[in-house]
Amino acid sequence: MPRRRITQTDVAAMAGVSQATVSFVLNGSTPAGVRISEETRQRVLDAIRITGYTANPAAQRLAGGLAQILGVFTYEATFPRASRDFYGPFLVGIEHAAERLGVDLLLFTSAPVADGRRRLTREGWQRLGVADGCLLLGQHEDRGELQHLLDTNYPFVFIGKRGSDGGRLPYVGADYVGGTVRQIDRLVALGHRRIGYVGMRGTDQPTLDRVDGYRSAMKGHGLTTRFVELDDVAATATEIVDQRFTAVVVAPENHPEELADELERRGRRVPDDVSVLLLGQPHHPRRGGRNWSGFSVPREEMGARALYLLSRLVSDDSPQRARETGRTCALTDAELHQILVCPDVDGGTAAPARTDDTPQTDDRTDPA
Amino acid sequence: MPRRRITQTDVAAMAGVSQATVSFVLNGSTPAGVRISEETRQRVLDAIRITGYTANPAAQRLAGGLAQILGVFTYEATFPRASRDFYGPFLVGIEHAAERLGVDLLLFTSAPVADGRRRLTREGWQRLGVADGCLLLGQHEDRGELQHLLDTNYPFVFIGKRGSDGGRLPYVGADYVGGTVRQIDRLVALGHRRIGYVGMRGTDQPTLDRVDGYRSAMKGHGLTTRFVELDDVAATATEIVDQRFTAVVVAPENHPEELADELERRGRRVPDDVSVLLLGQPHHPRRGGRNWSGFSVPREEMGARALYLLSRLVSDDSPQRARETGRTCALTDAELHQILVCPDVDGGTAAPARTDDTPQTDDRTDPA
DNA sequence: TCAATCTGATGATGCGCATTATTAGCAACT
DNA sequence: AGTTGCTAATAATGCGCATCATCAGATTGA
Repeated sequence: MPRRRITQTDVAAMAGVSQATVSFVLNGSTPAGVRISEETRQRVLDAIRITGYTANPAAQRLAGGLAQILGVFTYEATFPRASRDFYGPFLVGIEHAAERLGVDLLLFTSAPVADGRRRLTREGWQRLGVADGCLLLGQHEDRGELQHLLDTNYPFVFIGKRGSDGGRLPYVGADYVGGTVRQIDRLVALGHRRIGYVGMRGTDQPTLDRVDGYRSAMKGHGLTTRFVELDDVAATATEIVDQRFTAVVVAPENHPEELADELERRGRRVPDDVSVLLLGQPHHPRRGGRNWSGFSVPREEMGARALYLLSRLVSDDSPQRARETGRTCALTDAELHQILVCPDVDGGTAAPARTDDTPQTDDRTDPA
Repeated sequence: MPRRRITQTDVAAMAGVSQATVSFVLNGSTPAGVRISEETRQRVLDAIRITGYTANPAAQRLAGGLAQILGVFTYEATFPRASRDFYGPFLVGIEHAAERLGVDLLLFTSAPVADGRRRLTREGWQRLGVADGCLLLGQHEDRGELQHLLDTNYPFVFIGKRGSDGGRLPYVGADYVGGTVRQIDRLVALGHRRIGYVGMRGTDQPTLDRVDGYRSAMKGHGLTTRFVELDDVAATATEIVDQRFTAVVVAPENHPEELADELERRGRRVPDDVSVLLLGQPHHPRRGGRNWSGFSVPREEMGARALYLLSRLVSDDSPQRARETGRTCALTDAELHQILVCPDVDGGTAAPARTDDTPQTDDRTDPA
């Protein structure tokens, strides 16, 4: 094995050609009237095989090419552990996809963290350049940053639905609306009528979508929507008891585990007296915790799909592709904006409504 | 915000100096008789602040500088999930350290995976170059690869103790020996005498160290070492019962959960009849699994410490440092080879030995 | 006054690659 | 013979940065 890196020049020397020729062979050539004979091509390929040459990503990138490196930027600080549990599965999916694509992953851990959120500042932005494109993960706020992303034409994909910017932002999201709708349907099918929603605070897309789904599903069944929104888990439990809910749907960030404990402490067994469906995975899985019913967010798949999409964006944006196809972006809207199904989870926290307290006069809204 | 990347040349123009001057200011200057006046320095720094300039890592790297990127190479394929659960915590620690150091992390997911192991081939090796240094994680075999690492003088740190190569390999490991010794001590203090060891197969360092610890601790207490090494968990359980062990220590890869189940199926309660201590964390944590006693491997801390060490190695190897200090490596042996304590875990699988079957004539070895 | 020394910089070069512009060689036609 | 047209390549350039060698001007010494 050689001490020094093997460069295209080394390969060229061995094959008896120029460095440029090696580069052309590697990139499938034909940029501008350049032709390489099949014989020369083979000689170069042989030399590459013998020397074990691999391109220096830094040089490739500097020269305006692709380095086969994709970036991952997480808006949320990955610490403390809470976010870690939540973001971990995305990373798993991303890694898996990266393996299959044969690319390396660059984690932008250097970006400054302020108030527990990582900022994509001008400075941080400059560092993205090493990667061919970048995945954006987590909630974020700054509109200016977004605009900059779009302006610079740097390839990127969001993980999580982005409603804003009229479809200009590529993303891979989860169908929180549909998932929530199905949970209500299931509860109704089990005979529930007084179904409450716990935790509607928050302006993030998942929360909005869950509320959306709850509202439209309840309306579809002609039922009254009832929200419980209290700071305290104990107070929430009391409210649930007082309102005589037979079932509630809960977003995972609202401490479902503690909520169920509080309910049982008040003599309401889960699910015998109250069904509790979880709209997503628990954020703080706990040892010996409940086996929740509800739906799950396909986080691994989201991560993987996002990376595949990014990879396609990158190749489409590359000069070579642009030259060959003549168009900048060959991706359809459906490819750029993917919404993945959130599969139902059958745990042990859903049960048929107890017949003795099912129908209530005030449960049906006026059909008009 | 500017469309194009801001370069040192831009900054130089704004400050009314040359690009080289900017570079010198950024790197603390004084490479070879170069002097920058304080006034000029300030002007450059102002320009940097105003423009929000950040170095292009690719260019830095290509020019032989540091890119503030550290690599992570995992020998084991991160999939399937089993290894994921095991390696996750290391990554958490590494990420944490990266945040604090202000560096980005490059995950070498592109390296080819053969037989479930990732190979650091000549080609893969070339790609390491983008990073200033690299962390090596997991079991590996190829001596040639190791030699190459040492030859090229590329900064790297192993996670996990490396006995070979006479102290030339920097690593951050865990004190499996000491941890195991303490477990035996604890069991002896609880009155146990017939203490078995489950799972001594394997030539990896942790296994060797555990066996080492078990052997020396048992000898220290004048007790007979007894190994159980069977393919089948059920057979192992039978053997434990037959041998009338009052306690066993188990390496986590030996399915302790299933083993305990099998023991109870044979009427031996854990820990009342048999204490089971785990020499590390369970590899496949299971919902509602046992709360194990034993010791834990400080994986997060190992990851973090390893990255800090790597960071120091990198700065020490940089041309600038070499120039300033005159020596290539300023790190002591203790810094290059760290062994971290594995703290005891008090779970629910250890109990005092039942007095009715404690002393056995054949349990004490001949003191001579 | 002219060389010697010191201060404070700048110009030039190369890292390894992609890409554009250019050219050498040869056959075909006028 | 001279021009055109084509193939198969090469030379040259620049990406953004670190670094080495060089240099202009000011100060000092004799």
